[in-house]
Formats: sequence, C-alpha cells, structure tokens
Amino acid sequence: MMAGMTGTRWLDTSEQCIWRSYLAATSLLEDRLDREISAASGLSVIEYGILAHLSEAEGRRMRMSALADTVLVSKSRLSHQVARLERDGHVRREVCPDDRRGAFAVLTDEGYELLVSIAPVHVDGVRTHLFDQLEPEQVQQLAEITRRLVAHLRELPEVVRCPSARSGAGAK
Amino acid sequence: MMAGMTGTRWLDTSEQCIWRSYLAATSLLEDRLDREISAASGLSVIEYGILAHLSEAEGRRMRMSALADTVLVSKSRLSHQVARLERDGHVRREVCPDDRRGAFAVLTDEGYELLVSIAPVHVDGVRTHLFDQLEPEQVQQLAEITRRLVAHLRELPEVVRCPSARSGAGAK
DNA sequence: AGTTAACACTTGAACCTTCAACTATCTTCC
DNA sequence: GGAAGATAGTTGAAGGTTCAAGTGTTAACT
Repeated sequence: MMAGMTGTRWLDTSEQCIWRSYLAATSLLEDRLDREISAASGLSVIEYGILAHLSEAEGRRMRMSALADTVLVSKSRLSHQVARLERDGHVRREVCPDDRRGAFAVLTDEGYELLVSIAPVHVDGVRTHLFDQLEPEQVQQLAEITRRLVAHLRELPEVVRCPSARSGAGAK
Repeated sequence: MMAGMTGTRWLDTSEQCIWRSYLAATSLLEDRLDREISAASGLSVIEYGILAHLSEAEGRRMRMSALADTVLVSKSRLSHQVARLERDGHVRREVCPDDRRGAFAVLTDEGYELLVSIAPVHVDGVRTHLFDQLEPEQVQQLAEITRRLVAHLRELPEVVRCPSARSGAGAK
C-alpha cells in the first residue's frame, strides 16, 4: 500500500528474468556445495566455514564475536553451532584472559584433521561449479559486481523484523 | 578422499578473495531482502515466492510438484510451508481431478491482497540493493554469468547426503 | 485382471535457527 | 567507589527444515 502508492519502479521483463536467474544460480550453487560437503563429512557448509576460518587464525582460535562477523551468522546461532562442534570434538572453548566476558573457539586437532580431509572436496566444488563455468573475464566481472554489492549492503542500517504490519504470527 | 588424493586444483589468493566476496554478497542480499519482506508482512522470502508464483499461474493455482520445482524447495518443505499458508488463509488446497494423487495450491483472495500489498517492498529491495548498485553493462554480465551457472547446475545428478552407502534415496 | 513399480504428496520426529531474556563482565562518568 | 549502561556470550522455547517412512493413485508388464 504505502510503499507502492506513487513511485515504485517496477522491474521490466528482462530484469525479472535476470533476478530469477540470479535466485536460481545462487540457491542451486549453495545447495550443491552444501550437499557435497555434507555427503563427504556430515558437516554443513556453515560448519565448514567455521572450521576453515579458525584454521587460518592465529593459534587456530578466534573470539566468538569475531567469528560470527566473519562467518556472517548471528551470535546466537554461532553459539549453538559451536556447542555442537564442541560436542563432536572438532572445537573447544577457552576463556579469554584479557576479557573475562569473552570466549575463544579453538580448533582441536581432530577438527583440523577433518578440515584437511574435506577441504579438497569443497575446493573442487567451488572450482567445478563456479570458476570452471566462467570465462576469465567473467570471473573478474563477478568480482567487481560482488564487491560493489558487499560495499553497499554493509553500509545499510539494520532492519527490525516486525514493525506496524499485521497482527497474527510476526514470527520467522 | 578420492577428490584430493592427487590433483586438487587449489584456489589462488585472488580466487579465494572472489569466492569470499561472492559468499558475502549473496548471503547479505538474501538476508536483507528476507528481513525487509518479513518486517513488512510477516512472510519469509520463500513464502513470498510461493504467493508470487501462484499469482502468475493460470487460475492462480499450481500443482505442488511444479510449485516446488519453481520455487526450488523440496516437496516436503513445500508441503509444510503450504500448510502454514493455508492455516493463515493465504492459500487453499484443492484436489486435482485428472490425477487424484495430485494437489493444487490455490492463492486465495486474501493471499492475493497480501501479495499486492507487499510486492512494492520486494521490488524496491531488489532494485535498490541489486540493480541500482550496478552499471547497465554489469547487469548484463550478471545475467550471462548466472545463466551459465544455472545451465551447469541443472544438469548435475543428485548428491546423496550420507557417505555410508545405501542406494535409492534422494529428496528434493 | 493382478501384481509390481513409480509417482504425488503428507506426516512425524529429529535437528537447526531465531528471538528475547538472561548472566556476567567491562566502561563511563560523576 | 558506585550506579548506569554497553558489551560478550549463553540459554530456552517456539517455530522452521530435513529425512525417512507412510498413504493412496496411476502406469507398466504379464
């Protein structure tokens, strides 16, 4: 209603088509890589990302907040996720000496082993399903496109999920 | 295991950087659009997609399978999702006369009203956060890139999630 | 016709994610 | 030093998603 009253700039046919293509590409790719990793290791792609980022960090450890920002998940979700990884022995928590509110997630040796064993699967997937499908110049184009989008999206203020809208379930 | 034994073609620094940028762009964009729609209507972006596709179909109805293929979700997930949309009055089910195994999901008038009221929010989001951020030629580049990826990904055979044997499964 | 397999969905249980509320610590500033 | 507020992280409940198993229907073969 409000939003569309005057100036909504609708998408033309070509733009709609591009948007659908974008949606299909991104969701198929994510789904594919997730399944490949999961089939090889039982980990989700998010869990893989957590282990991968930890493995690259100083002392194979990161503060929970920093890790959440890096992997792009909420702190709550990371907390649950790390709890599961800890239960399975891939990660361990340590208290932070400098700031006793803080916690480190630390990659265990088992976690490292697992990561090493599945990294090739993931890398192969990214290569086969993304880079190999594109011409070198398209890869550069994609780099610039995503760079711009990230720059824009990171600037945006937060959206609150449930403002005036309607009654009934405001969940999700 | 197999994949990494000998010839894994690792990603070079630039490729890694592009891959991370891709991940950030796609996940930030999805998250943003999801939150905008959810804030305006209480629907998730998937639910919006379901209503949108139904609204464009003949008689505002589609077979469950066709809808699942279009929206790119598993049949099970769609079934649960439609159950919730039905509970909230946005969709109704009808049996299919031709094939009595089949079911139609039909957009109700309330569902249509809701869709019309939030479409501008979604369109604005796609425009503001995607198309407006890119030069016209980048939009064309993105179109070609995603077209290629979709063509490739649609050809692929299914992956089975669990490495521990057992043939003949396969949801989605 | 009768058996068997394939298909179109639904269901329930297990698991994951989200939101809001909570604990504990650190910072500010008077 | 102490109150007020910000920050780091966890937790539980509510709800969403997944997988495997179920129901009923159609197709295919004999």
